[in-house]
Amino acid sequence: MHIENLKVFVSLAETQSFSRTGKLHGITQSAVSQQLRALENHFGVQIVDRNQKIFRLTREGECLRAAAQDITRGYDILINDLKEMRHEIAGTIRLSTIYSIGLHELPPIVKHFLSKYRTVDVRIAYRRSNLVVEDILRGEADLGLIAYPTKTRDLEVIPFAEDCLVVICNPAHPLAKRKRVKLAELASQCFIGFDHDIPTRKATDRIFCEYGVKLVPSMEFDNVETLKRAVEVGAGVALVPAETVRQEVAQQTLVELSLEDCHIKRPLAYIHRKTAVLTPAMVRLVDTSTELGKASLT
Amino acid sequence: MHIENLKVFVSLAETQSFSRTGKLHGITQSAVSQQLRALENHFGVQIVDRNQKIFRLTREGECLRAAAQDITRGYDILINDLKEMRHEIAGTIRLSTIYSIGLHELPPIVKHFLSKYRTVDVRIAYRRSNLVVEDILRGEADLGLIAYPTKTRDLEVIPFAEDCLVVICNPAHPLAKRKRVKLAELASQCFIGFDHDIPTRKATDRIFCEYGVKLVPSMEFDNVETLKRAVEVGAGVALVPAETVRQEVAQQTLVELSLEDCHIKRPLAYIHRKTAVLTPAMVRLVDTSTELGKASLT
DNA sequence: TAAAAATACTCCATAGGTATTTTAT
DNA sequence: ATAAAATACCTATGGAGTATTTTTA
Repeated sequence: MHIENLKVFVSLAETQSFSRTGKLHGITQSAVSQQLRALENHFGVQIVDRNQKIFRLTREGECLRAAAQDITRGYDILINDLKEMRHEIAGTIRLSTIYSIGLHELPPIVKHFLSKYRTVDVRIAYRRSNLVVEDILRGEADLGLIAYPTKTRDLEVIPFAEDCLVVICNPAHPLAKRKRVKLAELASQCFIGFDHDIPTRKATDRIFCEYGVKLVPSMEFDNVETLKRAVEVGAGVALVPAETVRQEVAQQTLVELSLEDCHIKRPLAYIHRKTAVLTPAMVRLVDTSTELGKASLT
Repeated sequence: MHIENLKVFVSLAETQSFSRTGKLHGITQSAVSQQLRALENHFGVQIVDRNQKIFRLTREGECLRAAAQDITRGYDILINDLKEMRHEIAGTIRLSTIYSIGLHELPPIVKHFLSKYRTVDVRIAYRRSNLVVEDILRGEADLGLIAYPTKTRDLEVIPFAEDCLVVICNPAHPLAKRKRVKLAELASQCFIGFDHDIPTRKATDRIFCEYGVKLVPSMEFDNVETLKRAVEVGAGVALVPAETVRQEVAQQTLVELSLEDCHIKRPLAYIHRKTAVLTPAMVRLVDTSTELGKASLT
């Protein structure tokens, strides 16, 4: 019995799709089908219930899945332990991140990380928050980076930094002369925000509600880059993570104001599948991020 | 990675011998050597320390061994669980037993067991107690049957019955008229016993010592069958498990007397390696034995 | 009817055997 | 000198791909 076969079977049980499983393991759908058949007559039991229209494991299949999960997990841990023993921090890390972290917090982290561990290949995909989570759950990325993480049954969350939300406006804007502004004052401004399904939007909405401020964006964007452009051309004011406008503020294309009456924190975190075993390289990347994150907080 | 490879490696680490390992797994020494080499360059680490004259695992090898043991154990359990689910009580049981149990207690148990589970192949080896233990430790037998079992680090003990030691003599012997006899009375008789290294001998010596009876056998045998023959030809009296002389007593070729002042019990037990996973068939055999053992005690 | 899974068939990689050499006791 | 392990070499098996058919939604 090949341990790889068990891994493939675990994926199959998870994805419930032969072709998806094949892709995940770099083999064809045919191979997956043949492997399942091989498993079935190796153990002499029906594993997948083919009477039902839907994909469904038999009782034996479920038993096999549980054992296979333990075995493959043990094997992954073994491989990583041996890598660790060889002091080998190497391999590929598939990282999926939301735009804002990926474009602002992440670059210095990755730069520092790669200067230390030159043998690691970091591949970064930039996507919306929900897609990051999906990448992780589907096993298409090893680590995800999102804001306002929520723990779920099979998602592990590792917070690593926080940034502040600040108000930004065009240098020509009436508020631009000020340094601080009260939350309520924003109500009288033309406000630009994130789309409803962006976690930062949900978080700010909650804050507005708490402070009794009625604030509905007149424009909505799904990422901070386009949102900033809108503010730059004078379309209104916005509430964004300070880190994301550092450059523009320095170049004076945007003006940053802090909130007088409340400090809105935006927690950032790595996420990964609970069942996943992090390679030594991944552990180091997370460690590096946490260290840099703490340093920036001081 | 083949799970079989890991099993072979675990054996190799245990036996520290390529050829022995090969035999245990039905492959050649060459194959074992090739497998080890394959493991080494698959994981990219040295596993066996070849600098030393003696066989010795490296640190990485030890790590691998531990993980491999977990994995193969999980796999064995899985296989048995699936067998259990198929209600399949089958396979081969390699049983190693001491002469007395094998020739007396065991036959009715095996008969009953086989009538219930016709698909099981029970292979019985009859040997001296220490060799039974060796068979088990070496993995050359699945279950062992011995008297006066002692727990050790890697030996699991499952008591399943007890029998009484009784005095036997030739029908023409002076004691033959009696029904009971005191332990001390034996001192004046010509006593026939087991070899020093037979557990039953050790146990009886201890009892004699406790009762302050000085009793040194004038003849010694390493198994009960030959010992009985000696008693039959009138060479003296002996202390043997009741079960082993049932037939001779019924045929009146031997006379059985019980001890008046003490009841010497002889505990019988199955033994198996702690690390071994018992197949459903083995579990049933042990269960059958325990049930019959209890029934005979009443 | 379109997508997913199963099957047929072929090829190639590799695991293991035999025979032999090397090593260690 | 002998036994154990490593190596060389060869063969057979089985795993995976391509192409195709069958199934299901």
